[in-house]
Amino acid sequence: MIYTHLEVTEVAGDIFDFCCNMTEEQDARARALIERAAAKWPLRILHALSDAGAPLRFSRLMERIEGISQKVLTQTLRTLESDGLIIRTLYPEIPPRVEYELTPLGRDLLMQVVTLWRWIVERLDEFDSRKAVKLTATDN
Amino acid sequence: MIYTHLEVTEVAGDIFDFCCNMTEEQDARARALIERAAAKWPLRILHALSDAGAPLRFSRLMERIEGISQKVLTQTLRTLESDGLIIRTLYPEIPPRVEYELTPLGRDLLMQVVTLWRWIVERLDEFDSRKAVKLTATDN
DNA sequence: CAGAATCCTAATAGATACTG
DNA sequence: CAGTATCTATTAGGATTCTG
Repeated sequence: MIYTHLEVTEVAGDIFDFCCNMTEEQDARARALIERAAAKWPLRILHALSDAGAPLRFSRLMERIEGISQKVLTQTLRTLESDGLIIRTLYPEIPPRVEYELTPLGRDLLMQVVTLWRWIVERLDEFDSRKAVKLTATDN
Repeated sequence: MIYTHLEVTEVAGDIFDFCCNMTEEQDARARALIERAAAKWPLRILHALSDAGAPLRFSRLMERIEGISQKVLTQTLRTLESDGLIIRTLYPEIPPRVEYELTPLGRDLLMQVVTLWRWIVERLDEFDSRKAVKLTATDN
């Protein structure tokens, strides 16, 4: 739909040649996955799980992820589980214990995202300099 | 805050060694940037601009990005501009003409995201297989 | 043409109370 | 402990109208 040149040539297909090798559906599903995983809370949860280096209980996650509500944490964990990025293990004890951990896929995905993350951090001043220019120009 | 081991060692600092070399603020700003750029509409807009291979007018963007409203397109373009990812050029003609194009930084960032995108597409079946397993297990 | 302004609805987040 | 249920508040988003 947004690809008006399905019979793409070199003219505009520079960094997006890969689009030609995927269906619209694959494209949309991958984008949806990025959208969900690269959002605020999912990113922090995946990060916290990787950071811990071990399975974490629900309450430990709540402590580590400052500002998240119990409801949103639950929701986000369910989504991450459904996307195959984390595993939820229930130990039917009393009181119950639930542990969350990254799946290999989740860990791999996070590594990819971290690469991007690092790339951005290394260029934060470039993003900033533009804002500074904009501000001074606006203030005139 | 979520890094309980600022004096990290090898134990948990595997893929996140880079965290030790950045401040909390850098970390948060980079995450916010990912969050904004990797969302639904920004991703599609950046993609459309790259795909076109040339500056696009407001109305051309509206056409190419199916489903977006004029208000949200305006908003998102403003955010992308403010983040230094696109440039807005107003030609004071009648009727007015406005063109949007990627900045070098925007193009570079998109390339990084596309790398991630492609990585996910190549593994879509892994994400899917987990869902399939989950569904069958739930149906019992 | 490229939006700004307005109004309105729908989706999300937060707070609180309750439960196996 | 790890949620669910419920209600409210905030926000994001869509539709429409208007303008330089």
